[in-house]
Amino acid sequence: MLDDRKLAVLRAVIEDYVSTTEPVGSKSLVDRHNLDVSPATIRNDMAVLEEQGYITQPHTSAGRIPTDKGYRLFVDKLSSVKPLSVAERRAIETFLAGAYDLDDVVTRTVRLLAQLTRQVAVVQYPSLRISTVRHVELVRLAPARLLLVLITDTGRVEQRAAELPDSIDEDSIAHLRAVLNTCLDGRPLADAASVVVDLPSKLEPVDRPNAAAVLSILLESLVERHDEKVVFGGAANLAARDFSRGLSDVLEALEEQVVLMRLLGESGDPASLTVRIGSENMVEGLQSTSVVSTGYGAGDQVLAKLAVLGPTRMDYPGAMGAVRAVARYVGQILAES
Amino acid sequence: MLDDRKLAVLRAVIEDYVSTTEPVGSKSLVDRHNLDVSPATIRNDMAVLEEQGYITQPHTSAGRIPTDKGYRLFVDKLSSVKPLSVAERRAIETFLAGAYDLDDVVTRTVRLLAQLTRQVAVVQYPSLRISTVRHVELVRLAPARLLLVLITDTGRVEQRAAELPDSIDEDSIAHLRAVLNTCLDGRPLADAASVVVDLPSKLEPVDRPNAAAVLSILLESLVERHDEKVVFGGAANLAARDFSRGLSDVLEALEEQVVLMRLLGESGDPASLTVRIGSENMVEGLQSTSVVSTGYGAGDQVLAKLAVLGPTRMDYPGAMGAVRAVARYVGQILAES
DNA sequence: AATTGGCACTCGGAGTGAATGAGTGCCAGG
DNA sequence: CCTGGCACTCATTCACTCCGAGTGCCAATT
Repeated sequence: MLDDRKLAVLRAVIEDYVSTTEPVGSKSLVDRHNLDVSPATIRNDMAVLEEQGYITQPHTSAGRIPTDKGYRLFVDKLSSVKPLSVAERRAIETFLAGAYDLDDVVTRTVRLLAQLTRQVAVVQYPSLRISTVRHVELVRLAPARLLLVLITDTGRVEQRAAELPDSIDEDSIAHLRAVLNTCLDGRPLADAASVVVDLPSKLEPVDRPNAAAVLSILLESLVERHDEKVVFGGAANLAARDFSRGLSDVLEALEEQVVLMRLLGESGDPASLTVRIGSENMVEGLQSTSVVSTGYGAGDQVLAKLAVLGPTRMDYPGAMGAVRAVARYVGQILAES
Repeated sequence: MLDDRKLAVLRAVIEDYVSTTEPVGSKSLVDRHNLDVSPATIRNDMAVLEEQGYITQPHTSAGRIPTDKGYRLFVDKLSSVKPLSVAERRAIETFLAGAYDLDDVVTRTVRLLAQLTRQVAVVQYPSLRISTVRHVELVRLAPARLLLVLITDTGRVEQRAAELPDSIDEDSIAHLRAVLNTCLDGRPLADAASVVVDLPSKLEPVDRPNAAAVLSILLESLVERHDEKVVFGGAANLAARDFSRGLSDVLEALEEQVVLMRLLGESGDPASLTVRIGSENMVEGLQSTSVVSTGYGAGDQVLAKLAVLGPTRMDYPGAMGAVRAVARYVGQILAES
C-alpha cells in the first residue's frame, strides 16, 4: 500500500516541515533530499499519502503538511531516537550533579529539559509510594498544634501541620514520637498506612484524641497527597514559536496541576518512552500539542514521569533522545542519594 | 503649571487608555467623562501635557497615550488604592485558609493574586532570617551521608543532605543531635550562625571531622540560601493581553529566579506598597512592564515580598488594592501558624 | 505499470492606490 | 481663556491586480 519511496517522501515532508514551518511542495522536496525521481512522481506519491490521511494541504495550491496520523507513522516506523551529543550528555551530568536537594533536582531537571529541547518541560516529583519511612518527627508549634515531619529513605521530606483537639505536653509528644518511629521505621509507605490505622490501640486512652488527629494527618501524607506535585518550565519557548492563538490556552492548561497530572497519566506504559500527538491528547487546550514522556526513577522502579511538550510540529527524534537521556541521569542521581 | 483640569484630563486619558487599549482622542474624552468644556479646550490641555512629557502620540493624527511619567503622576497624585469588594475579600480568606503547608500557602497566594488582578503574580517565600530554630533533626541516609532537617517556629522546614568524610554511627549522631538542639533551640537563625561556628570545641575530637561537615552545611542553610525562592503564576494572563512581541522576553525573565529576586529587591521601602513603572524597572526584558509590590509577613516583620506584574497599561488602583489585601491576609495566615 | 514532461489551473500573499475618518494644530472671534 | 471652524495628517481598510509556487491530469516514454 505504501511502498518505500512513499514512506521516504512522508519522512522528507515531515523533516522539511519541522525545520521550515512551511508547507512543503514537490519541487523543493526533490532537490532538498536526493530522491532520484521527478517532482511529478513525488506529486503522485503525495496524492496517495494525502488520500490515506498522512498529509494534507492547508489550502489548494499550497504544499503539504503532515497530519497527526502522519506524525504517528513517522514516530512509530520512520524515525529513531536521536542520541544526544557528548557535550550535551556532559552538560546534563554536571548540571544535575550540582543539585543538593530533591527540590533542586526537580527544578534543574525542568530547566535542563526545556533548554535541551527548546520546548516546555514537565516534571513530576518522585512518588513516595515505594519509599520507606526513615523517621517521623513531631514538633510542637503551639500548645495544640504540631508540625509533623515525615522523612523517607529517598531523602524526601514531607511536612504537615496538625491541629489538635487538646493541648499536648512534651512528654506525650515524646511518647507518641517513639511509638511512631518504632512502628514505622523502615516500612514502605504503603504498608505504613495499615500500621498507622492500628496504632491507637497501643496508646494510653488519654492520649488517643490527640493521637488520632496526628495519625489522620499522617495517613493523609502517606497515601493521599503524593504524586500530586508537577512543575513545568520553558514557557518562553512556547512564545518563541509562533503558536499565535492558542498560546493562552496552552499556558492556562500548564498552570493547572490537575491538567498536568492527567497529561502525564495518560500515557499507557508508565516506564517506556511514549509519544502522544496532537488530538491523541485528550486534555483540552493541549490538542494541538504533542507530548513526549517517560517514567523515571531510581533503579527500575518508576517513581514519576517527565515530559516535553511542544507543537505537533516538533523534532520528535531529538525530543525523545533528550527525554530518555535526562530520565536516565535523574534516575542515577536519585539512586545515589 | 498643571491646573486641576489638566490633571483631570490626564487621569481621564489614563483611565480610558487602560480600559480600551486604544489611543484616546479629545472628542471621545469629553463625552466619556463629563468635562464641561469643548474638545478644542481639551486639545490645548493635551498639547501642554504632551509638551511636559506626560502623554504622547504614537503617530501624528492619533490619540494620546500615557507615558511612564504620566502613569507615575497618576499613581502618586491622581489615584487611590481601590479596596476590594466584600466578595473578593471573602474569596481570599477562604481560599488561603484552606492551605496546610507553607508551600501550599505560597502556591495559593500566587494563584489568588494572578486571578484577582488578571496579571502575573510573583511571590517570594518567607524569609527564615528572623525565625527561630525549633528543632534540628539528623537522619542517616547512608553510612557517610546524613540528611539534615531544620525546623523553624514558623513551621518552615529546610532540608539538606550532607556528605561526611567518615562513616558515622547512630550514637555519634544522637550526640550531635542533642548538642545541636540544646544549643540552638529557640535561637533566632541569625544568632544561630555564630553559635554553630563555636560548636566544634564542645565535641569530642574524634567526632570533629564529621561534625564539621554537618555544621558547614547547617551554616549554609542558616545564612545563605534563604530568601532565594520565588515563584510566579498567571503567565496565561500575559498571553491574553496583546503584548505581542516582547512576550517571549518577559516569560524568559520570569523564569529566572535571579531576575525575579532583583525585581522584588528593587523597591525601596520593603514594607510599603510600591509601584515601579516601565523604564523605572532596571531589570532588562521587563522595561515595558509595571510592578506593584509590597512586603508581607507575620505581624509587622517583613518576611518577604509579593508583587503583581503587568503591562504599564494596567489598572493600578485595582492592582494595588489586590496586592495590599492579599499581603495582609497572607500575613495573618503566617502569624497564626 | 511506473515514471516523466508538459500544461492549464488555483489561490494565497504581496503590492498598489484610493477612500475613509479619527484626530490634530492653529486661528479668529466670543 | 474658551470655543467653533477649518485645513491637514496619516494609519487603516478595502478593492484590485499580479505573481508564482504548487497542484492535478494526461499523453508520451521507458
